[in-house]
Order: sequence, then structure tokens, then C-alpha cells
Amino acid sequence: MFSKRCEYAIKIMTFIAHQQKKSDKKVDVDAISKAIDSPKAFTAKILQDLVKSDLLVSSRGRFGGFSLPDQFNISLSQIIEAIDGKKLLEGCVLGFGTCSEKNPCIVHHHLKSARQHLKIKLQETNLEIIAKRVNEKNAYFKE
Amino acid sequence: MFSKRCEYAIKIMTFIAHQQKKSDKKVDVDAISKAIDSPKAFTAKILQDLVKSDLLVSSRGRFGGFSLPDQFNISLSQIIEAIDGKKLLEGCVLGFGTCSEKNPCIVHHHLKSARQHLKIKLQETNLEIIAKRVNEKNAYFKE
DNA sequence: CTGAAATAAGACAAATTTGTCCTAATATAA
DNA sequence: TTATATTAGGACAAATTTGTCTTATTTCAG
Ligand code: FES
Ligand code: FES
Repeated sequence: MFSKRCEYAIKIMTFIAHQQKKSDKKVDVDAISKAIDSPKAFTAKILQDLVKSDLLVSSRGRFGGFSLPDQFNISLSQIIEAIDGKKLLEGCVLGFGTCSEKNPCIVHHHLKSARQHLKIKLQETNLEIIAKRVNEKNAYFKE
Repeated sequence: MFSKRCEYAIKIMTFIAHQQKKSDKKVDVDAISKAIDSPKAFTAKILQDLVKSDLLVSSRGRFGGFSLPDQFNISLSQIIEAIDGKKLLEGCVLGFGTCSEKNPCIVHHHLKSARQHLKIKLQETNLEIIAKRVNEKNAYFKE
């Protein structure tokens, strides 16, 4: 469903959101990759992409790190779009160039409602909600 | 959402179902790859996998080809499982080893209903229904 | 100013997926 | 029986994704 990069990206974002609920400190690559059990250098690359997409703010140098942008509640669909693009939510499931009502593929109508439902859920689910759940239920970041 | 192989597999199966509605003749690789606009040798590999999964029957030699097994209406979820495995419908969206209610990941509950909806749609949608639509609406196999 | 600690960025490497090619095995028509 | 048309299968090649390494750049403490 999601690429590996995207899986990491979701874990990264939720971890940072969770940390920032506890303190305002920036979070660095080392802490992130340890917490979510991901390869450090690869994690750093994904962080760069998230910064380029304005889903994170970075600061370099001593005591630098990553933090969420202010007044900006981020949804899963924003993270997915930043990393994997629009294909999952907007593209044709059979890989045709476009997905539209006017020119639907053979399965378009059969999966339309399910895809719409998924899209709404991914838009509704945001870091605020997830971070709250992590606190409440002590959900985990790695196995 | 689906791998390229799985996209081709769905097109392959629907094309064969459609052809067999018109005549009982077996369908060969050449006709399939031309109809769905897929690389021939790669298509042949996918066909082999579908035969191994018992979703198709093959016959070799002159006038050989592929046909649907008798008395066996195949759903999209069966095709997807045969080619991409259980990951999409049963695996954890964040890539953890297991997906369960007892040990849910941080997004498990948020996406549960959407995934369930998708699963049901993929189980409901079968080749009979799709092939019928192809006939009714003149839907296409390639762009 | 200098050193240490952090992100940025580019080149490289490994793994996986996608796709190609060649040969073997098989079945049928003639 | 023989030629031909088909699937089966293995080795290989290309493309993409995943992951690593090294160096530059930035920031701040002291
Ligand atoms: S055209 Fe294929 S899913 Fe919409
Ligand atoms: S445990 Fe992650 S989706 Fe169920």
C-alpha cells in the first residue's frame, strides 16, 4: 500500500509529534532512527524530503534537529502525498495514465467507494489524533 | 496500491474472462499482451504464476493457451493475493510483522474500517461482474 | 576563533522489481 | 513422423527502490 519510505515517514512524523507533546526540544536524526528502528542515513534522506515538502522544519548546527511547523496539523494523506505522490489516492489502480469518471478503467467503479473511504480516513487522521492515542494507549513505534 | 505485476494480472484475467464470454477458445500470450499492452515475455511469467495459483489453466502445444478454470468465479482479491500475497489486505500498513487487534500499530484503528471496506469490495468484485461491464459499457483494456 | 554537533547533499552500493532472451518441453496438424 | 506453434523455465539485463558513506555547511558553546 505504502512504500517503505512512506512507512518510515509516517513513523518519523508521529514520533516527532509525540516528542513535541512532551517537550519543545527539536528531535535529531539519531533519536528518530533509534526510536522507530530505521536505518539512520536513509532516515536522514526522508527527513530532507519532509523538510522540502514543508511538513517539517529543520535547524542545523549544534542543538539542531527537526520539529513540526507551527499551527499546522498534518494529516496522513499529506505525508503520503509528500513521499509517494498522488498515485495512491488519485491515480488509476491499474496504472493507466489518468483516473476519471469520464474515462474509467474496468475496475474504476467497483473500487470507487472503497478508495473514497480510504482517502477520507487518511485525510481525517492527523498527527494530533495519533499522538494523543500514543499517550493514551501507550502504542508503540517499533516491535 | 498494487504492484505492476498485479496490475497486469488483473488485466490478463479480465481479458481472458471477456474473451471466453465470446468464445470457448483458449487465449494465447501474444493475444493477451497485445490486448492489454504489456511486455510479452513478462506477461508469460505472470501467466505462469496464475497457473501455479490455479487461477488459470494452461495447455501447451499447437492451439494451446490459457483459459479460466471451470466453475470457479474469481475475485480481484484472489488475483491480488496470488500475485502480491496477503500484505495489502492482511499486513500492517506500517510494515510491522503482524497486524492484529491485540497488538495494533499507531494507525491501525484509524484505517481499520477503510481497509475492511476495501477488502470487501475486492472480494465482491469478480470476473463475472467485470466481464459483464466490459460488454455493457465497452470499457477498455488499454489507453 | 575554534571545535563539536548537527543537517544537506552527492556519489555510491545493495536489494528488489521489472523486463528480455534463449532453449526445452509439449501438442497438434499435415 | 515432422514441422510448427504453443507454454515452461532458467539465466540474464535494466530500472527502481532501498540503504550507505563521505564531505560540505551551519550553528552554537566555550
Ligand atoms: S481509471 Fe482506473 S481506477 Fe479510475
Ligand atoms: S498493526 Fe499496523 S495496520 Fe494493523
